[in-house]
Amino acid sequence: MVTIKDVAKYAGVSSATASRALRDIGYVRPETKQRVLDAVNALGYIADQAAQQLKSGVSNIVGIIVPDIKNYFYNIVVSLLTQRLKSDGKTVMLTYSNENSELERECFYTLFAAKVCAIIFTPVTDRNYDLVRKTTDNGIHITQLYRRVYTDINAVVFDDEDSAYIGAKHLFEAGCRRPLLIGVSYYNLRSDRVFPNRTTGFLRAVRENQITEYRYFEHTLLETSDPAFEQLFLDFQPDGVISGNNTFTLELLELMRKYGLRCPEDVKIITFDDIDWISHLQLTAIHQPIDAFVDALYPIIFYQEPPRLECIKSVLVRRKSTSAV
Amino acid sequence: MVTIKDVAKYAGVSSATASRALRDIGYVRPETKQRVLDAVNALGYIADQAAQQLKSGVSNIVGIIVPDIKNYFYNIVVSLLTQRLKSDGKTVMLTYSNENSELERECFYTLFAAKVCAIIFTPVTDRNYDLVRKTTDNGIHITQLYRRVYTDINAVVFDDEDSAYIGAKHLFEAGCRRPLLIGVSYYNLRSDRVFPNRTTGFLRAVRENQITEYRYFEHTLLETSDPAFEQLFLDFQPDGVISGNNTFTLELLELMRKYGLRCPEDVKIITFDDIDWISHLQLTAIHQPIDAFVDALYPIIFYQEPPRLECIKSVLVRRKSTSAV
DNA sequence: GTGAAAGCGCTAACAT
DNA sequence: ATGTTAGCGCTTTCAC
Repeated sequence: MVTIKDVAKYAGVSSATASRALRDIGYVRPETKQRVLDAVNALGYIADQAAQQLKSGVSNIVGIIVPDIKNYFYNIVVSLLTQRLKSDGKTVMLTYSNENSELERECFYTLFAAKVCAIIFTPVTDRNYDLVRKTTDNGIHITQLYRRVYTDINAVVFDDEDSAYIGAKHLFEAGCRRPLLIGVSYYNLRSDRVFPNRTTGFLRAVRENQITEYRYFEHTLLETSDPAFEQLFLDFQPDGVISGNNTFTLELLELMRKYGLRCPEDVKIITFDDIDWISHLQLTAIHQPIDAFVDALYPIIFYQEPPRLECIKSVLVRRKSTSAV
Repeated sequence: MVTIKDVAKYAGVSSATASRALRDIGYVRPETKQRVLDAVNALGYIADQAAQQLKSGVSNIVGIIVPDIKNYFYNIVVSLLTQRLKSDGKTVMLTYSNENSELERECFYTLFAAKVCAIIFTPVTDRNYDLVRKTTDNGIHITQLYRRVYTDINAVVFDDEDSAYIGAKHLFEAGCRRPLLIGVSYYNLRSDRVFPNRTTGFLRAVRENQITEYRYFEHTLLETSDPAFEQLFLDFQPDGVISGNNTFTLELLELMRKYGLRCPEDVKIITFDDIDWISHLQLTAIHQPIDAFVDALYPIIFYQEPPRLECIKSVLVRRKSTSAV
C-alpha cells in the first residue's frame, strides 16, 4: 500500500509537508507542492479515509436508511442525494430497514460504527427514539424523510394529506359518490402518529362534501396483494379510488380486470406516484416533484436547530382515469 | 464519545481485555466478559470501525458502482446484496457512475479511499483497466455485473444474447417477417466489446430463419426518447419488436399509440425486464431471475482466481403481445 | 516554509 | 487470564 510517507520520501519532504500540500492548507512553497503532486501521480497514492477520519475527527460519510427495497421513489432520492453529496466530497453508506423496527436499530448501529456525519432515514417506528437521541447527542445530524414521526427532528415530506384531500375533491367533481382510499399501514407504527396521513385528508374532503358512503383501507407496504383488500373492494363496490402508491394501483388494476370493471366508466382512479407507466396508462396521478424534495432536503441535512419541517406540495395531473364518462 | 478505554475503566479491566471480550477472541474469563458487556450496555459503546480497520488492516466495506439511477434491476440487486452482506457483517458504500467513464474513475477513487474489501460494478467503459488492475493489485476483490468488459475479471451476467435469439425465433414462429431489435448503445464502449450482446443473438436468429427484412437499433441508455428511433420505426414499419429494456418498451408503446398501431395485430412485442407493469400490460417478456443472479454473484465476490464468468439463463414468458391475431 | 513528534481508537504481540 | 506497549496512516501543534 502506498502511504503518505512513501509520497513524502519520493518528493523529498516530510509527511507533514506532504499532508499540507495535498490539502492546500498552511504554508507550502508552490514548487514543493508540485513535487508532492508529482509523487502522488507517480505512485498512485490515494489517502486512507479511515486514518484521516481517525486523526481529524471529522467524517464525510452520510448514512442513509431505506425502508423498502422496491420503492422507486426511495431509489431515485438515494441516487440524487448520492450524486449531490459527492460534489461536496461526501460519500454514502447505504442500509435497509425493510419496514422493520429491529432492523432499523441495527442500521443505526452500523452507521454509528462507521462514524457517519449525518443520517437520513425514513422512520419505520416511533420506538427507536433512544437511538435518535444518542445520534444527535453525538453530533450526528439526522433528518427524517417522507414520514415525520419524531417532531423534534428535521423532516422533509410531501404533503400527502393535502394531496389526498385534493384528490378526493377531484373524484367528487368527476361524479363519484362511493370513494375508497387505499392508505398506508405501517408494521411498527400507528398511522395517526405519522405526518402526513393520507386518511386524514381524505376524511376531511368526505366530510366537507357530505359524502355518506365511503371507505378507507390501510394497506400494508411490502406485500403486493391483500385478500382483505379484495374483499372490501368487492363488498363496497366503489365508484372511485385513491391509491396510496403505484404498487397498490397495480393490485387495483388487476382486481378490476379480474371482475371486468372498466376505468373510468365503472371506477375512476387517482394514484399517488406519477411514474412512467402510470402516465402511459393515462391514470390521473398525484405528481410528487422529487427534485424539489431533494432541493429542500439538501440544505437542512447539516442543520438541526431548530428542527425544520419541509412540506413539499404535490401536483394533481389529470388524465383519462378520472374523466367524465 | 465513548471509547474502549471508557468501557475498560468502567469494567475495571485493561482495554486489551475489553477488546478481546468484545470480539470473543483469546482467553477471557466468562465473568470478566460479562462485566465488559455490562459496561458496553451501560455506556452505549459502539466500536469505531475506522480505528478497527486502521489497526487490523481488514475492512468490511463493500463498494458498489451503479451505472444508472433509474434502472429497476440495479436497485433490486443493490438492496438484495446489501441485506445479504449485512448478515456477513459487511456494509455497503454506494456510488454512481451514471454511464460516464470519468465518473466511474472517481467512483473507484472514492471506494479506494474508503479501503473497501471488494468492488462490485457494472463497467461503463473499457478504458479504466488501469484502475481495475490497481484495485486487484491491492488485494481488493472485484466483480463485473451485467456486462463483461474485462475478460480477466469475475463477471455475472444474464445470457441476453441467447434471450435475444430465443425471442427473435419466437417472433418468427408468431408470424413476424419484419423484426426490429432495440439493443443497447453505450456511451464509452463499443457494443461488440461487451458480453453479452443482444444484437449478436438477434442476428443469429435472423440468419438461421432466412429473414431478409430486419433492422436493429442501438438505443442509448439514460435517454427516455430518441428521434432517430422514431424515424427508423416509421421508415421500416416492423411487424415485431424485441425491446432491450422496459424504458425502451415504454417509448415504443408511446410511439405505437401516437401512430395508432395495435399490439399484437400490427406489431408484436417482446421486452426484456419482466417487471410488474410489463406483466400487467400482458407483454411477452424475457424474465431475468434476479434471485438466481444474486445467488451466483454472492459466492464469487471474494474469489478472484481464476476469474469466473457466471451466465444466468433468462426465461421467455409468453403473453398476449406475441399471440397470433 | 518545513520537520519532528504526539496521538486519534483500536488491536496484536509480548510479557506477566 | 490479563496488562503493557507499539503502531496502523494520518493530521496537527509546536519548534526551528
